[in-house]
Amino acid sequence: MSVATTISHEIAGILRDEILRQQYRSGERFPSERDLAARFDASRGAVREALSQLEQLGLIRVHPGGARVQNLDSASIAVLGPLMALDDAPDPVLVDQFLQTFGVLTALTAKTAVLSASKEQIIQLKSMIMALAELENDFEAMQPQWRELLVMLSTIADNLVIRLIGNDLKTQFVDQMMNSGIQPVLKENAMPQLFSKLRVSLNTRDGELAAAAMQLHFDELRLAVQEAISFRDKGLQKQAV
Amino acid sequence: MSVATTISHEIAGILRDEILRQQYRSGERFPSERDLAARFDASRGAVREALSQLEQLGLIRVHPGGARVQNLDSASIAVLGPLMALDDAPDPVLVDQFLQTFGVLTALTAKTAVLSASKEQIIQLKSMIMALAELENDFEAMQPQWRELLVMLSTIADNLVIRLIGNDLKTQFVDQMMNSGIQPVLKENAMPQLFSKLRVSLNTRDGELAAAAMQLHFDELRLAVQEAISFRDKGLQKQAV
DNA sequence: TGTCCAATTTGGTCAGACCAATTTTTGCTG
DNA sequence: CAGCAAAAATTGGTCTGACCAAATTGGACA
Repeated sequence: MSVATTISHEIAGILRDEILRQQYRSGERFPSERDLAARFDASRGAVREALSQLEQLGLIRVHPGGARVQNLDSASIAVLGPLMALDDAPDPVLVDQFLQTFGVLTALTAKTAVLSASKEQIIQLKSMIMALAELENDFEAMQPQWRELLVMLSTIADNLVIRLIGNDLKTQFVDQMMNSGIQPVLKENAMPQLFSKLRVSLNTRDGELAAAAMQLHFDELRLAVQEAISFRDKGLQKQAV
Repeated sequence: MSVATTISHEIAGILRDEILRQQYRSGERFPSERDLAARFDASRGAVREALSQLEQLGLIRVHPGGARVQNLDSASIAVLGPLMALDDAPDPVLVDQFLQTFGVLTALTAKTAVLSASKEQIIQLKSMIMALAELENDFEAMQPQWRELLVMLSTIADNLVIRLIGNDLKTQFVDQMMNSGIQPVLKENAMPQLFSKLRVSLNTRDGELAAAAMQLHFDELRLAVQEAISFRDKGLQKQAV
């Protein structure tokens, strides 16, 4: 799955997936470094570097005497991507949870941004929204500028915590979604309504309105994505038959 | 700062803090493994393991030819803790951003939990809230049960994404706060009101109400914490004089 | 001055070794 | 046979020194 360039990354990827597939019980002893080195026909150094990565992911805990597998939900966010990528079809539940989470964080970002933007930034945001609105309903075409808008909001909101979370979630998730070929279809007037509300919120400095609009948008996106996934799954079933 | 047990962790901690203190410019070449080995009087293997950790944190990017320092806000959440711990007094802005973020995530958790809890779980939640309410305003005493309630909500909501984020944030942050001796003082009727609203939301299965109540609570907590921090800082200034 | 090639540097990996801490086995004793 | 203490084996942590391939650097040449 992972296009690791180095042996240690490759080993880490394999072991990581094995753990995520629950092939080891939580608390169970993990194979020794020497055993792993033999198994992968690699040096112990390479294995150690791999284990170091797994430890950072919170998947194992390594200490003198042996390493032990940790419970999945005490792991780091960074496992989300690999977790999604385990099967070729992303888990709809996980996708939904992601969008929900990303939604509230983006809503908060929008709120903060609207409340703290400078006059120049307000103007800039407005023009970005205007440009987006002109693209009408060409969902594909507006993606780059849409992202740009989100980045701009994030920059203005200047919330490091959310930004760091966003990094992990995005790198772990968005690319995954893009590659899975899922194409959600939003309601026709969804984007225009969002833009309209955002514009109003900018004019009136209404953070709550911005947050609510963004929240609503993500909720609609969630529905659309779920629909797209089930649609895709049906297609796959047909192919299988 | 970090009580690392192994040399590689120690090295990683030192280098991590140096990077977080902006002692290297973003994009700048990082010292070579051999140089670092010489500097820390350690083997290259130990240094490599340390660099592997820094790479996982998203602080550096290492590839044949040399490692380079990355921009801070393309790092992983896992740097938040170390970032907070750089100075003895936690950065108020960061604390506030954390609470804000944690607030919306907790609100979402509460909402989801209220909507998806089984009848038995509803009863259980109610009794937990009841027990909490009986503690009146003894903020200290209710901490353990309060956490328990949050865990319960998280369990019911069963959102892996939020749970993983929560792990990182909590381990990175909460302990930090606890150790810093900051004691926020909430408004007298804050907790009772929260409990009351939560109870109503459970009775009526009103997810939005639960979310709003939780949100409000965290907003009040934010204010209280900021006040506590500025109060503490004044105290420190006095001590300095 | 600009470009291309060689020397150097750097990361990636390996092998073998030693230590200290932990775990497991062994064997003794009550 | 159960309990326990000592011995043996295992395991992680670290070091040294070496080789390769890729990237960087510096200098020679046009």
